[in-house]
Amino acid sequence: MAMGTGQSSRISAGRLEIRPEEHAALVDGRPLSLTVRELQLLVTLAEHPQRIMTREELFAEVWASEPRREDRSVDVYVSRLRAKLGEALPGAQLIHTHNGIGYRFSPDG
Amino acid sequence: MAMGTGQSSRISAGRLEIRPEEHAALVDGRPLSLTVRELQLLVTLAEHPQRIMTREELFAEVWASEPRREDRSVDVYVSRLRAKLGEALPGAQLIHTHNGIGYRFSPDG
DNA sequence: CCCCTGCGTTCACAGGATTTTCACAGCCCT
DNA sequence: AGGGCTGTGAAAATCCTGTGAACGCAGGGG
Repeated sequence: MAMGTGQSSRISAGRLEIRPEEHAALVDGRPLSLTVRELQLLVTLAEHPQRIMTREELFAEVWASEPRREDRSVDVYVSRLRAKLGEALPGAQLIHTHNGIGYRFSPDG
Repeated sequence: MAMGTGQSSRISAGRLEIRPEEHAALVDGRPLSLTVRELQLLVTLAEHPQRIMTREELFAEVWASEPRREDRSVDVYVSRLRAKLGEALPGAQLIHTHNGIGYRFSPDG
């Protein structure tokens, strides 16, 4: 995989499909209306399924800089993302919290 | 990869794999949801397979200090760890008690 | 044989730490 | 000016940690 920024062309996770190059995330073929940040965060998480990613890693990928010591941005965007994903996929638990560390994307439960 | 003090990069024990650097312990590739303490304890035990480790040794590694005379923390966390491991690997007996001494991690039975 | 003791295991809980969510002000773009 | 996006602070909710206490088990002594 010789991608510059690490963008896979497509990522599937059950009924969810992500197309980074098209700036789109679809559920059953219907696009979610995610903001740029939300999508970037989802892409970053989904590019590393089952991997626990720290806030620093996520911030580095999505914001392309280092977070302040007490930055809650990642948490806030995870929350917004969950809200929109939960609306389109009720009951699904795609993003898991790992206390004291960060977050993890898991295609299944 | 600048490696820390005594952290092996990966430890395998049958279906269990531990990746200290990623703050993760996996069973069949799926991460267990361990707390920081639980993971530290598991790492410490698993770094010395087949070796009986005293409470003092474990406490020193995980808590980075000395236990009070009647500290039950190690026992409690071993118990919690066993519960979570037993859930993911029913029937497995990874952590053995050595009466009057401490605990031992054994990859096989 | 029964009781007592020592040890390990687990439960319950309070305090602290962390995460989640809400509300809002500034920005950018149209 | 209007509408949505962003990031920040702070309250609310949740989880983690360590502790004391109860419970079970095994061995020794009466």
